[in-house]
Amino acid sequence: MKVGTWNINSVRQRINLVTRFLRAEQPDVLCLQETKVVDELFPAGPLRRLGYVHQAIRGQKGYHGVAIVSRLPFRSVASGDFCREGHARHLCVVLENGVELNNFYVPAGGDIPDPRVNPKFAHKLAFLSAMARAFRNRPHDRRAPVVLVGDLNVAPLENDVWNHKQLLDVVSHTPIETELLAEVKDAFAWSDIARDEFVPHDRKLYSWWSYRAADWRASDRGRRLDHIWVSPGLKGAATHHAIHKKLRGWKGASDHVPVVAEFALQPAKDCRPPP
DNA sequence: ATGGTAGCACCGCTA
Repeated sequence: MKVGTWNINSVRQRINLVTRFLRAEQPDVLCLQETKVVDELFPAGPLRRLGYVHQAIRGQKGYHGVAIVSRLPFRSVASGDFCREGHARHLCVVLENGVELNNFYVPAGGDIPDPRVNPKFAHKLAFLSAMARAFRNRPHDRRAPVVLVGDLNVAPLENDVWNHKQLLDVVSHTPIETELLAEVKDAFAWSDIARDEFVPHDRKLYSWWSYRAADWRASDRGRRLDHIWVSPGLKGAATHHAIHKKLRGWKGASDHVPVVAEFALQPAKDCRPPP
């Protein structure tokens, strides 16, 4: 099973990039964030024609919005109550193969990293706390195959940003955020497959490069904001992981690039007994 | 120290 996650920064503006990516990469499932479109105007057709006929969408006007498009049928679709502002920032599907897939768009948090003066930062911290609480309180079958992906808007490790010291007081890499994200991770014993399974911690790794750089490639001031986590039941199941940096160079690119993982699943474990 | 870009909505907000 191959899963992708991509903050697309308007799915209507970039539908041709999405289809180009799907044609080339052929994931079974793609999770999108920042779709920026109400459900009635979601570009379902071009995705359906590529075989992504199963679509869970949760959009809102102008901002935020998440979607999961899939070649595998869904057993169920739900969205959690993590966002006190009522934004469209989470979707959860259970796939036909029994894998539960959570797609998150964590609030960016504004510019000032102080919850007392910046309500957007306070909201981001509240959202992450709600994630930690939800997964901590969830009864867990440790063998259950659960995946969490999305734009978590936090670059947790030193080499997830271009300059650790310089970014310690920049929203996305402050200690209060990285510690909270670590709590979310501990709450379900998640494995961050990029760092825990594929790429050594001393290597720089980014999934986002600002639009505001004159030359994003030359300055290379990136951050790793987009993540794929797996529950203990899927630890070691990933056979491939990639961050598609090349797509940042496509004409009209999103500021985020897709992150992809491939899993070898044990069919027996994931099969639902016949009704 | 500052300002740089992008999308959507609508003349500012969010990222």
